[in-house]
Amino acid sequence: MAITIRDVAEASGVSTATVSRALRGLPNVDERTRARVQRTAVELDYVISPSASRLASGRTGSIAVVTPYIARWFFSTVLSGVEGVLHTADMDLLLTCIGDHSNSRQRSPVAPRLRRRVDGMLIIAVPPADPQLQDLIALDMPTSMIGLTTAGVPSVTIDDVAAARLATQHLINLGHTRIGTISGSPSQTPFTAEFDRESGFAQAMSGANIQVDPMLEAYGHFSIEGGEAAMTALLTQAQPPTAVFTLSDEMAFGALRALRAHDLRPGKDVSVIGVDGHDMAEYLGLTTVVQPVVELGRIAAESLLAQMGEGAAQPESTQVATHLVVRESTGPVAGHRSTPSKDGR
Amino acid sequence: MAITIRDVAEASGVSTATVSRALRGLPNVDERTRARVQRTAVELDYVISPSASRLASGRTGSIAVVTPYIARWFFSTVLSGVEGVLHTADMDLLLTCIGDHSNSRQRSPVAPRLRRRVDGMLIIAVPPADPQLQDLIALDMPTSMIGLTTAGVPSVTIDDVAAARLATQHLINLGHTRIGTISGSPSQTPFTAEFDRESGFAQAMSGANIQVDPMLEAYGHFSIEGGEAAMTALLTQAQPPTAVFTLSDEMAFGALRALRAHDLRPGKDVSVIGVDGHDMAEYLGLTTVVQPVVELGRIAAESLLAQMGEGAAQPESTQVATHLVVRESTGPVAGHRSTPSKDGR
DNA sequence: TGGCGCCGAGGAATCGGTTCATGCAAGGGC
DNA sequence: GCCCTTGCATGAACCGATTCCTCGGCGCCA
Repeated sequence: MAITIRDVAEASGVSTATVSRALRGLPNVDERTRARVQRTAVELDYVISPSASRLASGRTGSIAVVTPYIARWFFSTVLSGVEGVLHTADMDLLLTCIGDHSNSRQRSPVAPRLRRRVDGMLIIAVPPADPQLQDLIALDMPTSMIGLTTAGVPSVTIDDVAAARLATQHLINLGHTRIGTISGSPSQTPFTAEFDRESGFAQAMSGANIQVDPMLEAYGHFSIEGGEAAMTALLTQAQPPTAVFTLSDEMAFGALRALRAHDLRPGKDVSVIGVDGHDMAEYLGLTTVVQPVVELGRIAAESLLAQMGEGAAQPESTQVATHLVVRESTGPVAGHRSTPSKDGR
Repeated sequence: MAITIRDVAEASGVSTATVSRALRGLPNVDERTRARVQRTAVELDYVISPSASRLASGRTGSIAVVTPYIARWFFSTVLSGVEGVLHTADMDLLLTCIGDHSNSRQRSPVAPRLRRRVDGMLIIAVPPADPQLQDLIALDMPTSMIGLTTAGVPSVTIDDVAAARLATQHLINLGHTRIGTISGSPSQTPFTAEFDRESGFAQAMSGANIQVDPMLEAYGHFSIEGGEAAMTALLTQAQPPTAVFTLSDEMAFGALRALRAHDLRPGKDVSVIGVDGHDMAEYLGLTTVVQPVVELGRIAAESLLAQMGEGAAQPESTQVATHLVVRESTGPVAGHRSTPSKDGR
């Protein structure tokens, strides 16, 4: 039915071996022969059969992307960066959602599905404690991780500690001392970023000799509604914070909403700062520490391809720089004369 | 190196043919034999080679998802619905971004990449005029489209005309007569939805005997910034609108921002209504006509699988219901006594 | 001039399943 | 008691590439 390599071989009067080499640009083919083969291939509208090629060569030409969420901003944005690189490299991108805790029971585990099916994996910000993660790593194939670090596996991340420090320091520079936090969750399996951002906050606070008030810790589960609830909780404290460091922009959005509901002005009555650089942050006037998310995906994909290439380049982990973007949601504490600080842009 | 079907066959004392049938649940295998084979397969940790299986059977067990954007809300949300179904059906999901106009030149065309590589396609809201669309359809494989209709190809959409009518009627019921629109773009290749939503608007207006003022048409290119600019343009009219129908929620977000910048209160001074049911709409208090986006993806994926199944069920197009969600961004026109209307929920 | 190496090309084994035609044995109808 | 069906299982021919090994011929160097 479909045109095979044999048809091309016959039509151009060479062997299938030569056709194979000619079309893939391998050496040991006379350039005139190559041209002739290429021409007949086009004439016959020949398309190589990936299945056959994969079986024979042992390479699948595809990469799995494993992610806990697809529709969330961070994940889909990373994914678009990844896709760009893989598309250019002519690699197939197999998308698999590992499922979060709410539905992972019903979902079949992903690791077995990936065996013998892909040449490499990109893992996006799976919580380190996720039991499936070990199974994935046990597959022992070229892997690169994004927003997640594991010993022995190359990864691309931001310096979450530094990012949190940067955010916190910004609040401190504005004169705030009663600084609250909205973190993910005390119980659920956290992302790597969660640990690190918390410790960055602690570092900045102790660096400025400010006592952390445990009453000002709230949990927003990395969702908008969670952030809103957390901020509401903080506001009903006896001594509410004058500023809040939110571990993600999405939670910060919720926090801003809670402020509005309490008729408080962001950046005037209460400052809110996030981390991520979510698309909507600009729109909502949220001060945040921006991480280059598309870039994260791009770099990880490129590193993975390099890792799979000939030289078998030593897998390396990369940390990408973040930067503070100041908008209206943060401002000096009441009565504070803003000192010229170097954190603005 | 890896365990093959032959190893399993020997270990369980049957032929490879039997192993193949036993493991795939085909008939003509004694249940005791099947059990034994399954057991040895597990013991040997046997994993079928997809490449070999595909080559021999001619089926790839994978579906391509073709989309113009990955990181945009609508597209990633549809994608998550699709992924759920394909995961359950044990199908590989090949993600390919067709690229929008800004980068499609540099991108290699997707149609050739898909030949002989997938069993079916899901196409998400590619503009009907996109030249690549014809090439995809020409591949002539089982296909299902989302948010896009083409003669002869089954699709899953909302009734965009009705949705727009619903939105517009809501504004009319509130007493508005000077109603503006923020549409996509007059020149660029539009999405199917764009046509239909425009005509739904026109229908509702003429149904209420309201003249459409061409001065109140603005274009927001389906982006937040575009929506903001468009609303700003509308507000600087000699006679600005009292309500604006925005063809997408994202443009509506921009519109709301423009209102804030002009110190106008959404729902009081100017009403804004969108279409989509974007995650952030609730958060921003945007009245909108909600479409079940995850569901769209799910249904399309299921329809595609059905189409590929044995019975070769006649491909059918589906229209999914939408519903109006009223929030703060719309309100009665100044001086209008709200009549009890049936559009609220 | 003989030998060596390189280039271009072909033959054929191989990758690891699927599936069709075939075969054998047991059970059922007459 | 015989024939035919039915159920279970096998052998072997594919599927369509890749790649290793072999080989002829030519140029170059000694």
